[in-house]
Amino acid sequence: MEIPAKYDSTQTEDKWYKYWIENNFFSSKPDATKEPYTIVIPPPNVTGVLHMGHMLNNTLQDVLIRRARMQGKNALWLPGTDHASIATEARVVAKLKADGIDKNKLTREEFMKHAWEWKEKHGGIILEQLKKLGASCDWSRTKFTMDDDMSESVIDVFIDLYNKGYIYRGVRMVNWDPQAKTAVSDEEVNHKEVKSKLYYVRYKIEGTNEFVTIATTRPETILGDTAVCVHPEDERYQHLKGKKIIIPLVNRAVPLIFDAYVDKEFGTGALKVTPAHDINDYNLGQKYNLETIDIFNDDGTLNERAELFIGKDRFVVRKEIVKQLEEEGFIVKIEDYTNSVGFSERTDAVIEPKLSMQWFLKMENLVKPALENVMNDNIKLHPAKFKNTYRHWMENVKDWCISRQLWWGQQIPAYYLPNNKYVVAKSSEEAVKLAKEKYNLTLTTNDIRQDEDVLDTWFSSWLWPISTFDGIRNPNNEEIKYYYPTNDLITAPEILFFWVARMIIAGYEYLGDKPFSNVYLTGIVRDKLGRKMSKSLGNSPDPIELMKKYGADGVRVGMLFCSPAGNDLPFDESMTEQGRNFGNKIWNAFRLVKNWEIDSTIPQPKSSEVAIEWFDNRLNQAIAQIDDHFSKYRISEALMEVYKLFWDEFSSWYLESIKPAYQHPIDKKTLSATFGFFDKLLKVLHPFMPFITEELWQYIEERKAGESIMISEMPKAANFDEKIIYDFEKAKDGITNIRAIRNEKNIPLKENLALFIKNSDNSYNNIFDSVILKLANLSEIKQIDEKPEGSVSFMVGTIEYFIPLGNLVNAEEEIAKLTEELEYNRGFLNSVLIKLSNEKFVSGAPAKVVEMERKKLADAESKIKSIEEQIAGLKKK
RNA sequence: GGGAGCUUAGCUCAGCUGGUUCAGAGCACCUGCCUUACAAGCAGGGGGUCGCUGGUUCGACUCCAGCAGUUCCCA
Repeated sequence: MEIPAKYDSTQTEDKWYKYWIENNFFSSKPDATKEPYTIVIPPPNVTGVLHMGHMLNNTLQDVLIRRARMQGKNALWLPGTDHASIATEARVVAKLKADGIDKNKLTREEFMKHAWEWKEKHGGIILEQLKKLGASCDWSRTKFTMDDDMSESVIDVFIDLYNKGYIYRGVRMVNWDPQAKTAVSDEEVNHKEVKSKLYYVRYKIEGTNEFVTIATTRPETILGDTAVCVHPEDERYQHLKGKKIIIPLVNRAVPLIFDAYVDKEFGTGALKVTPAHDINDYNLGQKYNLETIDIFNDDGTLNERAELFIGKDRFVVRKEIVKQLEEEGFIVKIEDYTNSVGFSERTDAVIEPKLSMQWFLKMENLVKPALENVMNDNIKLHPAKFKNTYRHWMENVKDWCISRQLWWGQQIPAYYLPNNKYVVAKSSEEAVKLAKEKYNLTLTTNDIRQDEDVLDTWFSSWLWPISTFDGIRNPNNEEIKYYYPTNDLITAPEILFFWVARMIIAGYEYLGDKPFSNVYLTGIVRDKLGRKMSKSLGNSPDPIELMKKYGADGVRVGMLFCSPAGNDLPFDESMTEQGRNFGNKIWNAFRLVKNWEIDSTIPQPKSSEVAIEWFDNRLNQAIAQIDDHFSKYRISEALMEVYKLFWDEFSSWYLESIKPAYQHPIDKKTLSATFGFFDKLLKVLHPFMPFITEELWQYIEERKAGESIMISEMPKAANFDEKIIYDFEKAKDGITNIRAIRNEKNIPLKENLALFIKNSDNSYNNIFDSVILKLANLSEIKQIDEKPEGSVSFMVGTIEYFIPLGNLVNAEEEIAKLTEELEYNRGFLNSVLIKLSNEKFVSGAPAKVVEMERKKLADAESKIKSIEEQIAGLKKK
C-alpha cells in the first residue's frame, strides 16, 4: 500500500465514520457476559446548533466511551435531544409569524402540528453535526424528550408525585416573561447592571400634615403599594407608630409597618411595600398579612386594579406617573442610579416578578438522598470542589415551579371539574372516573377541562438516564437493569443544580439508586479575552468550519489540551493548529517506518536492541501513567502524556535511535518491534484521535473486512524497569550536552567526535553507549581515569565527560564556565552543610531524609573536587 | 450582603498525605539549521522571591491566620 505524503482529514473522516456505522460498532445490547459502560448524552436543545461548548463536552464523552469500548466493556453512548419548550415555541411562533400566521388564532392542536413539522425539519441538526466530530453514539437509540414513551414517563411521574403529595398548586412569586407570557425559572433569568433613576416620593401621613419619603426605582408599582416599612430602631419614624400612610394618586390608606428587613442607610430608610410585584415585599406581605394588589396584565400592561393608566405598558406608565407625581408635588428628587435588572434569557424582556398560580414540586424530602450520596462520594463530582456548591444548593433548595404557560411540551394531566376542584389523571376518561369516585360527580369528558399549561422541560430531562431505558414505565426491564446506573456524566457546571441534581433526585426516587457514578464538570469555553462564547457577541468560531480546516482529530486534541476538569477553556485557534500538527507528526512518523526497506539477512544493531528494550519499558510506564490520569478524570493530562510519549520519546528518541542510515534497509527484528510499538501507540491515541489512528492502523497491515482499531484491545500496562528508563535519561543527558557543544562550537554533525568518560565512583552504566555513539555521532566512547588534555567537559550527575577538541578549546572560556559551575556547587554545598550542622534537623528529620542530605554532601564535594582539578589543569597551560 | 473557589514562567495549567538539585509541563519566545519522515519540522537555549504579611515546623509552593486581587454561586 502506497501511503500519501500528506494526511488529508477530509479524505478519511467521512470514510471511516461510514465504515464504523456500517459495521455497527457503536451499537450496544445488553450482554450479561460483559461489563456495561454507559454514558447518556446531556441532550442538547433540539433547536440548537453545534457550538464550542458542545465540542468540548462531546469530545470528552467520546474519549471516555471509545476507551471503555477498547477496554472490552460493553460501551453505550446514548444520544438524543430535549424539546426545550420555551426556545422551541419561540422559534415556531416566530416562524409562523413570518408566514403570516398568528399563534393566538390557532388551536392547540393546530399549533402542535406546526411545531412537530418544524421539529422534524430543523430539529436534530446538532446530532448530525456530532457525527462530524466522530461521536460514537448508538444512533439507533436516539431519544427525544417528547417521544411518546418519554412523554408517558413524564406524565406517569407527575401523577405519581402528585399522588404521593409532593406536587401542589399554589400562588407564588415567579419570574414572569411578559413577552413570552410564561413563567421562567431562576436559571433562565440574566441579571444585568442597568442605569436607571431612583425616585424619591413623599407619602402623606394620615391625619397629619407630615410626609414620609420613600425611594423607588419602579414608581409605576406605587399603584400596588399596600404598606410602607421602616426599621424598628430608626429614630426618625418612632413617633409614627400606629399611623396610616396615604398612597399618592390613588389615596389608599395603608399601614406603616416596622421590620428589621429595611436598610436604615438606604434612601430615606422608608420602603414602599408592593407584595404583588417584588419578592421581598411579598415576604413582608406574608409576614404582616398585607393586602396584595396585582396591577399587571400578563403582557405587562396595567389592569383595572391599578385604577389609573389602565391598559398602558409598564414602561410607558413609569414615565407618565412620574410626570403626574411631579405635577401633584409628590416627587422630592430624582437621582441617577445603577441597579440589577433581570432579563429573560429567551426573549430579553425585563422580567416581572409576578404572583401567579403555578404547579410546584416539594423538594425538601426528595432532596435528602441526593445530597447524602454526593457528600459520601457514592456519586463523585470531578473536580470535587463542586461538592461545596452542590451542598449549598441542596441545603437551601426551594420548591420547584414545574409549570410553564406554553403548548410545546407535556400538558399537565390535571383536569378541572365543574365543582371548582380538579383531579390528576392520565387521560380525560380516567379523570371522569376519578371525579365520580372522589366527588361523586357524573360527568362526561366534555364537562372537564385539562390544565392548559405544560411541564418545565427539566421535568422531562431529569428522568433522562431512566426514561431513555424505559425505566419509569417498566422498571424491571432488561435494559434498565443492565445499563443503570450509568457510569459517567459529562456536563457543564452551570446545570449542576437544575439538571444533574434533579436527575440524582429522580434516580433515588424511582429506581432507588444513583443515575451515574461520576460527574465530570467541564469548563466554559471562552474567547481569548475571557468572554463566554456566544452568538450575539459573534466571538465563537463555527465548529464545522474548524473541523474542515484542522480535521476533527485536530480540533478534538486542541480542545482537550487546555481543559482540565472544571476549568474554563480560553479557546484560541492556535490550539487546534497544535492538534493538527500532532496529527501530522504521527502521519510522518508512520511514513518513515512504513517506507523502510526490510532486509531479513542483516543482524540487529546493538543500538536498536537496547533502544527497543528502553522504549518497551518507557511505553509501559507511560500507559500506567495514562491509566492513572484517566482514573482521576484528568483527561487533558492523559492526552499530554500521550502527546509527549509519541512526539518526544517515540519520534525524537526511539525512532532516531533505530533509524537506518539513508537508503539503507532495516533488520527484521527491529522493524517488527517498531510496528508493534506503533500498533500500541495508535491504540492509546485512538480515543483522542479516532480518524487518523484508524487510517494508519489499517496501513500497518492488510486488515480483514470488519476489523477496526476502535474495537481492538487497549494496551494494558505491563511491569517496567525503572532502572533502564533512568539509565536512558542519563544517556539523553549526555547526548544533549554533546549536541550543545556542537552547537556552541559550530561543529557539524557529520564530523566525528570522541567521548571520554571519567567514572570515578563506578556509577556509570554503559548499556546505552551504542545509542549515544549513534545519536551524537561519535567515533568512540572510552572510559578513562585521567582527564585528557585539550578537551571540553560537562558533568551528568557525578560522571565527568570529556570531548577532545584540540585547539578549538578556549581555555579562558572553559575556565569561566567551570568557575560559574564551581560557585553554584559551593553554594549548594554550603546550604547542605548548614542543614547538616543543625542539631535539630539531624535529630528531628527522618533518617532517610538525613541520609539523602549526606549523599548530596558527598556528591557535591566530589563534584567540586573534579571541577577544581579541571580548572587547575586548564590554568597550567 | 452571605458562601465557595482561585492566585506558581509571557499564556494555559500540573505540583497527592510538608523533605530527592523541587520549582515543572505544553504553548509562546530566543539562537542555529530547508540534515530526503515531518519547516505543521529538527537541534539547542533563556525565563518564575510559587499574590502579600505573619504563624506553626529542624524544614513551607505545600499546613494555619489575616490582607489584597479575581471568578463563580446564592441573595
